[in-house]
Amino acid sequence: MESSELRKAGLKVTLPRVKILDILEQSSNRHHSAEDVYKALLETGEEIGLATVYRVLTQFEAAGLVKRHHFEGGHSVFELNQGTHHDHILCVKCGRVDEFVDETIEARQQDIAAELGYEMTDHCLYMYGICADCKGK
Amino acid sequence: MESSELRKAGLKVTLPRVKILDILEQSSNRHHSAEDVYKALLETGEEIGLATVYRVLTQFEAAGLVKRHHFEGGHSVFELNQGTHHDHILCVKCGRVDEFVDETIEARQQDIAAELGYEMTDHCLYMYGICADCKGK
DNA sequence: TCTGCGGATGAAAAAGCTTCTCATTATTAT
DNA sequence: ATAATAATGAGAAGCTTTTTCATCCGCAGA
Ligand SMILES: [Mn+2]
Ligand SMILES: [Mn+2]
Ligand SMILES: [Zn+2]
Ligand SMILES: [Zn+2]
Repeated sequence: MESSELRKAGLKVTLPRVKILDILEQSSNRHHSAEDVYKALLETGEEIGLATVYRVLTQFEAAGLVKRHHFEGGHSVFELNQGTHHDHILCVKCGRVDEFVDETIEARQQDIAAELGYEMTDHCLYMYGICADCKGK
Repeated sequence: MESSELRKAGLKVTLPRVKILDILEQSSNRHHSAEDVYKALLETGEEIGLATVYRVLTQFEAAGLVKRHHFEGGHSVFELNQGTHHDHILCVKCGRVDEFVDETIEARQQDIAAELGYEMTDHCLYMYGICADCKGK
């Protein structure tokens, strides 16, 4: 139930927040731009402004409910935060996104940061390529 | 000499192109936003429009003279392409940027892409943290 | 050195994404 | 139910980047 998640995050239970969380949880795609969410709301008949979508997604990010990514192309994409870190590989032809975690890479990153004198707070690895489906054509 | 590099890249030798390449080669910073380059041009007394800066940097990228990166914060940064791939670690406090290459990570990336059925075309790893200097305060 | 063509430039407008403003409305604690 | 407070919608504005278009320049050929 979305309302308890919102309350737990210290957010008032409002219609826009419930509907947006609903879309993030129900949609078959895990990665959404603000525009994607806005259009999905329109399709369900909700008249929620784009500014509100941006505000709510930013609040969800601050509350730890979603993660924001900067895929190439300028705009942000959001996905439900399910607690575990992962990285992304994107098809440059069709836009498909796959997720992965690799402990070898994660460990090396920690070492490199330490070697360079950094205390690492975050990291993201984006790989771009042509997916199996798109290779055939 | 900049003009021969431009000719080699198939670009006409124009004042904006020479000056911009000059800034990229002479500056102590390796990573520049378009705005950075524009301001540096103004400081040397050159009246070159921002649109031209964007155009030239995009052409340099297409010609393989520079690499474009998308650090967090929305805008692109450019650096001279010295042929060898490297990744980046950025200080979230002071903006410092360090570069590194790690063969273990590079190799794992190839494996992961292959496992997921992708033919990898590009990749970028951004690490964020607090640098040695900024940790002290 | 002169000429002419195609490409390059500058200035301003426009585009695309995101944030802000402010009047109105909804939520929550009492 | 009421009051205090926060959230919303619509539109304006902000920022980075691209496009438009009239003018200008580099450069190959004469
Ligand atoms: Mn993901
Ligand atoms: Mn670099
Ligand atoms: Zn594909
Ligand atoms: Zn620092």
